[in-house]
Amino acid sequence: MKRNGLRQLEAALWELPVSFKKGMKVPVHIAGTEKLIGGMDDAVFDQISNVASLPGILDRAWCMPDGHKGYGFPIGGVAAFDAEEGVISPGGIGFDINCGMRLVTSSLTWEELRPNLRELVDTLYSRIPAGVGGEGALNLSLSEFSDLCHEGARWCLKKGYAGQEDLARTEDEGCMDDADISAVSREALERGRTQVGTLGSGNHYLEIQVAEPGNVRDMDTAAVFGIERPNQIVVMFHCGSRGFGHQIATDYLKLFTKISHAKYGISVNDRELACAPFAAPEGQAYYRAMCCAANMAFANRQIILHLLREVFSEVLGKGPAETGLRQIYDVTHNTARVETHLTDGVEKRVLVHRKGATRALPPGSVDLPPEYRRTGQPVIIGGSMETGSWLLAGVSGGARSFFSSAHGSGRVMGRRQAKKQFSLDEIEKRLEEEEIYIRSSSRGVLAEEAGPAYKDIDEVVRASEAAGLSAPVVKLVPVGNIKG
DNA sequence: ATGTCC
Repeated sequence: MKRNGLRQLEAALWELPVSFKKGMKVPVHIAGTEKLIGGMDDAVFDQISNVASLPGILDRAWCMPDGHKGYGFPIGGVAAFDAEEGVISPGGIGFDINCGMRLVTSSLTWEELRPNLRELVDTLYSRIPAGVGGEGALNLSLSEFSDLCHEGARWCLKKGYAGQEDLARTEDEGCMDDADISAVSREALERGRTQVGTLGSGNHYLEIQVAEPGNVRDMDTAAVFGIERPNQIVVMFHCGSRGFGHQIATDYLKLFTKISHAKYGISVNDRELACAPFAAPEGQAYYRAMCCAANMAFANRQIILHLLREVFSEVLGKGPAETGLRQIYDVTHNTARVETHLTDGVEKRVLVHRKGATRALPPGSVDLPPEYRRTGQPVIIGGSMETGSWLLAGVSGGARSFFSSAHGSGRVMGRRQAKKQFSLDEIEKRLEEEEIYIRSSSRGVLAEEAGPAYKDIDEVVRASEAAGLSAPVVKLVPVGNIKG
């Protein structure tokens, strides 16, 4: 599949019209600079046009500027479906349900933290389980885990692992209300209950970052978000629902492939786009199970924040008030949510799939905590361990993409190629020169996650801004990182 | 992403 027919609408906005491929119900919009679009794999255009052919899709299928090839949907895909006529697809959400980002500010500066950096990273690494198959300190019974799946971050508040402000500054306040454990397999529950408070593997990490004064693009918004001192330390982390969400996605992909297509007369261009009508019992069951995984992931990140606060206090010998580890925001980038949007001039209840895409609410949104209603939602874009990450804010122009923005840099090469191409010695030498201290359970992960394996994050941010999806606030550069 | 293959 080639990209013939792709046309440029604006400096950073491109369209695949419905004539691009037979069966497309709506056009595709892709945000990206010429450079990013040029570097996109042809598979991205193929995949997102398949998405635009799914039953009940509304308005446009979107691909964010960090888009790359994924399972069925591209990573960076956004699609809204009519809640009555449309479908829900596990491939449009991702195997790692509610994979997301949390950003935490502190009252420390790099100068103050620097002497303790190594000890801090070593202690975080020993306290926060990371890596494939990692199990957490909380060994929950099935009944406790069931409560956690229904209550999300509220469970953590009840157990003393969260503060009220943490919940207020989490998407959906850390709980999707439609969770129903009866839709989750025994196997998924058994995998999930030991994994609360664990980071995972691959590109999941926890990173200590610095907000250098030269990297602040919007001082007023940064200050509202709690970043106001030169070289202030912040902590960003990225993880999801571990084997729990993965098992739920696997269970329902199998079910949808086996039953739903024949039963509901659905045909898809790619078997990886297995789906069910959202309103049908099978679609509702997956959605309710998905909400359980979303809640597990919110709780997972909340427990990690709790561990982070403990370690900072212990290593630095300071109380919580002195370390000042306050959550800026927590946002999911692998989910489906029921939202109200204007499509064709009519307000409609729609199911928005965001896979590798961040919700980005505009200023004034009532779904934001009051302190952020003037600025818009904090949008957290995680970069590679070498190149830095960005904090942006939602803007009113984001209405065109169902208020969605990019989520990361996006890979430019597969893990296998990265391992083949990059020398571990060179990466380690470079990290030392750049003064980035990393602890990882696997040396191979270092090559897979090396900076050059990813797109230029500054270019992704430029595209997000130029396409009117979100506005840059501050770039954050890494000094310490733990990963699986 | 993932008890990295049922």
